[in-house]
Amino acid sequence: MPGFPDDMPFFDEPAPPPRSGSSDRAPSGIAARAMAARQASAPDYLAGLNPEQRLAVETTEGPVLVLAGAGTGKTRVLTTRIAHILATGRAFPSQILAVTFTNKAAREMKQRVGMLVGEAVEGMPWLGTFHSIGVKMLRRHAELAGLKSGFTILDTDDVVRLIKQLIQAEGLDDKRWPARQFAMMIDGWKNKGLGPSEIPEGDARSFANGKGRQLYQAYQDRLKTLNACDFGDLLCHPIRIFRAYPDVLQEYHRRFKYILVDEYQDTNTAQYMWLRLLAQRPQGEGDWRSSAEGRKPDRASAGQAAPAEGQPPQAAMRPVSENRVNICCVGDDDQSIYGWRGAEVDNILRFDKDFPGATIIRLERNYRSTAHILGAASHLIAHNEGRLGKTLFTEKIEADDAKVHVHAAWDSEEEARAVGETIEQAQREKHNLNDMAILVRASFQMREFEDRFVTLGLNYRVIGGPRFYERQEIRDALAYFRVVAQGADDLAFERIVNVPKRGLGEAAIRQVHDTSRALRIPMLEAAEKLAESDELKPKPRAALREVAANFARWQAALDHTPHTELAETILEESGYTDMWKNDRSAEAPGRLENLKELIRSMEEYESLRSFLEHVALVMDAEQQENLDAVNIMTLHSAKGLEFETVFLPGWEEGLFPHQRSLDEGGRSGLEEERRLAYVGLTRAKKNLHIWFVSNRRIHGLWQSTIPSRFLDELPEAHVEVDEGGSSYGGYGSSYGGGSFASGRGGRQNPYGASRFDNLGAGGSGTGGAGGSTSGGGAFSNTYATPGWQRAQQNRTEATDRNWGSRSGHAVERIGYGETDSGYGAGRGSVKGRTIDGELVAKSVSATPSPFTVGDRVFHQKFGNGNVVAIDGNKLTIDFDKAGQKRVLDGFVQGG
DNA sequence: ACATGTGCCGTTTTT
DNA sequence: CGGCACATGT
Repeated sequence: MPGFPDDMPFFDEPAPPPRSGSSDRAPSGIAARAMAARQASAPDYLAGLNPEQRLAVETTEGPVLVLAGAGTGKTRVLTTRIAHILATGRAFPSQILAVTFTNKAAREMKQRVGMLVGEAVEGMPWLGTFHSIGVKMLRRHAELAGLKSGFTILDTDDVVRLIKQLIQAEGLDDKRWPARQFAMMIDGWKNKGLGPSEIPEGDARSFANGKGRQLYQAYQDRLKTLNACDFGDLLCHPIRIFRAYPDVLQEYHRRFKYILVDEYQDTNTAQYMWLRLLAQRPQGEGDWRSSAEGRKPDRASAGQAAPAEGQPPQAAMRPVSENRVNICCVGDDDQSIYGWRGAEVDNILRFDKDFPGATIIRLERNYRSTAHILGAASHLIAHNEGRLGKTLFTEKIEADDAKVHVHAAWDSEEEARAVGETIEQAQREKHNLNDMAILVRASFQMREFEDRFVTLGLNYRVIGGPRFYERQEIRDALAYFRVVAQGADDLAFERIVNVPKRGLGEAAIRQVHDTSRALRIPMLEAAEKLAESDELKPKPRAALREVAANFARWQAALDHTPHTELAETILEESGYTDMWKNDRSAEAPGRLENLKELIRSMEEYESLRSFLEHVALVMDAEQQENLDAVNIMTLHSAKGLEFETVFLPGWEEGLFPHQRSLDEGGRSGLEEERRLAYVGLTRAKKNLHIWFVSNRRIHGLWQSTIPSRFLDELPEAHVEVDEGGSSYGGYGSSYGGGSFASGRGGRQNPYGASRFDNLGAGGSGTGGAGGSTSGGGAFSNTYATPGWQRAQQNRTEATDRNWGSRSGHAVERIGYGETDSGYGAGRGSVKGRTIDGELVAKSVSATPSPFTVGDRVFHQKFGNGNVVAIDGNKLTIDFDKAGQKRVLDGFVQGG
């Protein structure tokens, strides 16, 4: 391997020269000096760190796991640690490998290290995301993976289109075997680092009549001929190269003296393997792998919150031993929320086994939230098993800190209304909207808030919406650029060959395709050839000739034309901009604007190629921060953020925890949901408002819902249940008086105790509704009792029916088996219609609804009305006050 | 080529 | 129910 171009450090601190030759570590003299210096007078970057943080920064040698709870200064530790390594001359910037998951995190880290150390970080070439570092490596050794260095990185859309072609080429039915699904399977395999020959037989057989493996192989072959790779390959190729070419791996071993990993709990198996390979020291395996067992995290399986007992005084600096790997992973097992996309919490749970003798440091001192919020979060997360155990605490406890508020609302509309009011109230008290966030479980929940805020005229911003690069016009433009940069990029070529319309229909494109396959040349070349031959009709032939000529010209200009200029030329000459200029639709001007923005953003890059790389890897678009607006986002995208006031709506069984997580993930699925709840709670600095509603529209039908079990897992001492209800108008009051206070209409939780069961959902304000029996009075510790346990079990079953998974058939909600608690109070009780898969699907048509057209009925949400139509168990009812709605018969009672 | 029709699906998302 | 992807018809 040629030497690395950026090998020469350009770090001009008073650092010692690099250790010559073999040693990978700093001479112990430096460490000693650093220690001495620390005792005398610590460098100012260490000032202000608490003892645990400082330990995490100064334990530079050997494997270290920093368990950093939410808001405990994780990023600070990471950046200070880098600064410390640099400042004490342990390594040059180019000798530190620092990996993050997101570009945002990488950017922030770069910036903060820069602030600590000065400009010298410019020279940290190996600080970046797993993927960006992966590409960097792969570009260097592309030929070892059968690629050329200029390879294209395909995005998900390209991948799906490609797979679809392959499925069709196999003569398979692409409806029966959806490309998207296979793309997901491949992604899953790559997350585990599995190549076509390594996937489990079962997986291989389960797709495409047992052709899964073959298809996967065909896909990889196709990528190779396209000189392209997908995201998974950015790690899988390097892994394979490291294994097959030890000399290459060794280069990296020599290079990286320190490895740092952010958000370790989110690593997947491939990332883990990649790290392991880089962290392994072949000659020194013996030392760190078999050394006497280090301290083990004995507080694992903390069923009960572990008290914040003082940390065992860990040695500030371990003796430097020859072959220990200086890898430092930072993460929080309690915030692992990406299991569904391949993250293995187990990686972090196993750390001390993978790296025996690892130092484990817990950061539990929280600087973000009030004691009430932390108390609630800690208590909730303590319900998880299999955690390393960690309890956040804070030292600043104010007497007037607010407890965590739990509110009930009648339905999601009222929920949005009430949250809106709380926000407006806060705004009147001079709080910034920027400091408030609504964190939802699923994005469909956002709409209701948006609608409400639009009518209120309240500014809001949605974080994590559709992205810039995903827009049609951007992707089209990029496709042009890709073909220019890499003529073999057939996917890009196909995308734009007839955009704008050039009269190249299906037939013509097929022809190009076939030629390309037959001659084994890229489609662009095939097009060129076809344009010369007379196999095509004159019209498409001329069109192809022009396209080919255009690309030839642009490609020729690539090296001697400024890339922004070239980009503009391409879009002009291809007729792409004209296409939108002539478009009369409402979006057209915006699209043109986006294209301008695209060109503008290219200026920051050296070349078209480096720009394309950036686009492939970086998806975030800048948000306008200057506007004061309420933030709306999913819980997932809230990780890592903090807000003064946080609203957590939708805490209902089925939505949160999400039914699908429960169905597919079982116990671990539930635990991940709980961690998600924990993430949500710990985003709040001062005020936290949790909401649940009694009625939510699911797939177009109103369903009654049950408070989330997570509510019951909050500690009474830190929670205040809002009994006031909000001002809710509508029909609520008209019937609030009675019916369901006694548990009618499905409001009652038939399997027992939840202290929220009778909390007046919106109606409590009006006296009887929801039962003033309820609220605070019913607030008791129900968890941990046998009854509660039982309830949990029943609850799962019942909510299954509530949210019904599609595989089972229709969304159902027909009584609760034996425990029929008064749904069908009036006529035709639905009792006993215990449903079960197949049977119900039939029963929908076979079993007529207990109601008939014209019946007078009562519904919890809409009040009284007349049945006007019946479709199986779905009733269309003309309500007196609410108009016409469709509801399930289980929700109404005969009037 | 564009328009309307049909069927399916419905959590979370980065790179 | 509503949005999207695909399919068929003019």
